[in-house]
Amino acid sequence: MPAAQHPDQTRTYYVTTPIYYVNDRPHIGHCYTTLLGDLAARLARLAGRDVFFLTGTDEHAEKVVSSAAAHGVTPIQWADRNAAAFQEAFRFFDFGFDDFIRTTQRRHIEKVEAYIRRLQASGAIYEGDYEGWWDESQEEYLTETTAREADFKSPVSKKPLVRRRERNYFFRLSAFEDRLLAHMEANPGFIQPEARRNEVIGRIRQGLQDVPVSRAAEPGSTPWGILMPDDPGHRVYVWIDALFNYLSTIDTPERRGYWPPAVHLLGKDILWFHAVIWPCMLMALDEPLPRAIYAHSWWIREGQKMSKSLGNFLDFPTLRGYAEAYSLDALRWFLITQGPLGATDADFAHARFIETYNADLANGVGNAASRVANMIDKYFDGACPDPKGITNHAGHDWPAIAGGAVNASKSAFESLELAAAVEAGVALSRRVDGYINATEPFKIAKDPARKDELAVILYHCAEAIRIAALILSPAMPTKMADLLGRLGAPDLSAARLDRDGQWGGLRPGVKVVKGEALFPRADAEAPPPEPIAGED
RNA sequence: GGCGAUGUAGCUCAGUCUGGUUAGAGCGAGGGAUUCAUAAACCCUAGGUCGGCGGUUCGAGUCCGCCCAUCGCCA
Repeated sequence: MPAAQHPDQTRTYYVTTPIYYVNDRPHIGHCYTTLLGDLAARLARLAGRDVFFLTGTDEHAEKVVSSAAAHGVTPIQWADRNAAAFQEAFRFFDFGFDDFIRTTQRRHIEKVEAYIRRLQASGAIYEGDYEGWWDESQEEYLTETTAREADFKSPVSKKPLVRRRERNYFFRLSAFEDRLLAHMEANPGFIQPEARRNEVIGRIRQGLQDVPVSRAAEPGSTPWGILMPDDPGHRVYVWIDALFNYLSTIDTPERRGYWPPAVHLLGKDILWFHAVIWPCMLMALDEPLPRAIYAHSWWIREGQKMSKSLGNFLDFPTLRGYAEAYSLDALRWFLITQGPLGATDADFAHARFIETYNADLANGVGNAASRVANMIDKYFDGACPDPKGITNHAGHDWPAIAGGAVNASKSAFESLELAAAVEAGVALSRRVDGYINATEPFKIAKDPARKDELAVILYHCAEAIRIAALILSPAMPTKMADLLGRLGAPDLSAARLDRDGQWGGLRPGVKVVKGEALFPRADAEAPPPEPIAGED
């Protein structure tokens, strides 16, 4: 394999979200996964990596055709409209993705056809017969489990399912079982979190069967989807089509170096496709495997599952309401730090939002920044004091403390603990609070003879806040840019943690601005914010 | 039905693999002291049968068995 396809994996960082089903409207599920992608991308950039962050939409589902017809538009018009809604929501969240792939784009379709041909040529895709439970009313096959749970009747029409057989193309998944298991054994971080890994391994051990990768195209039906090469009677299954997006988007001369992905982020519902079928297809294509596949769990709302029947989905207008009321970065912070990164679901409860906001942001970072800036304003006329080279005071070795926070953030990021990577910043700001309480600069200020000591203390405080802001910036880019600006630090766009996170970056003499409260304290008694609908 | 997990302070969880002083953290709550700060930070307090029952052991949240509850996956 050419050297170009073995990039220095400590240099590049390719992160993906799933591509979202274009019939959906953006809700917390899509926004959360994409926020994690944005966070990982920003953390990677801060670590100095060359980052590529991909999201997009999955558009070739049969139901797109019927939904479009119901709305009196063509499928592509319908897809255009809904894809735009995702892009609008993602722009609102300030997600810095580098590309937005749509599976109806020619660049994707052509690549998928080529991948299928490669798989056919190698024998990994072959023709066979598929037999399964067919729901005539819905014109779809049901899985064995779904069919059994529905008592072998259509869940919709209640008419009995029929056993049906059709010619199909299959992917030889069974042939990769041993290799995949070996890979998972050798790479414990391949599937995360661990509970999900165990789940997948347990299921693989029950044996892998070949999977159909195509469906017969009904003659005369609307052309929608990717046709099997040299066989216009079959279309590539949408989920196979969709999985290829991760490769097709990057499969150009300029972007090839980003492969393989550092991490595929996804929800636990689509773990099997990503953890088993996708890696096996990549093995069949002789492509390097992604370094990690991370499946998060679900948000629930006020203790209840979100469902259509309850009508309690946390949709984009609701999220926008929170962003308007408490700031976008506060919403990002809540979702990142309280979200279902692990194997258990997380609760989006209003009271919990307020608690987190006040504890971490208003009473935490915001208040610490405020008290420091206020004292510098009051005792040094707003000019950053000069510690005159002193870094260790009253038992506080600040370069070590700040360096510890930076390292904690780095290692959390490397092990994909995305929330912990930014929470290290809050921990550092708490050290500043403790230091102020221990040294009581506001008392020292009353004694003019102790001005030098006061300067040392307040410099340490300001410098630690600056580094905390840097660590926090991937989660809260806007607010932390504001905070860093108040400390006379340059903008974040080119910031590097290992360089700018060094102790001593803050220049004595720069103007320190007190400003308005970064995160005004939230009233726990106030009702939840009203949803804000978009312009469309 | 099959496979797997979880159940520890009001909430979210760590600790269980390698059994051993008064079972921990953060948040919330109550009290105190203080004032540089966003009635914030700080200090003290919470007396939780470590889901239940039984077993092994000098000794179990930590090992074994059974039971109860909740949850995940089953292409």
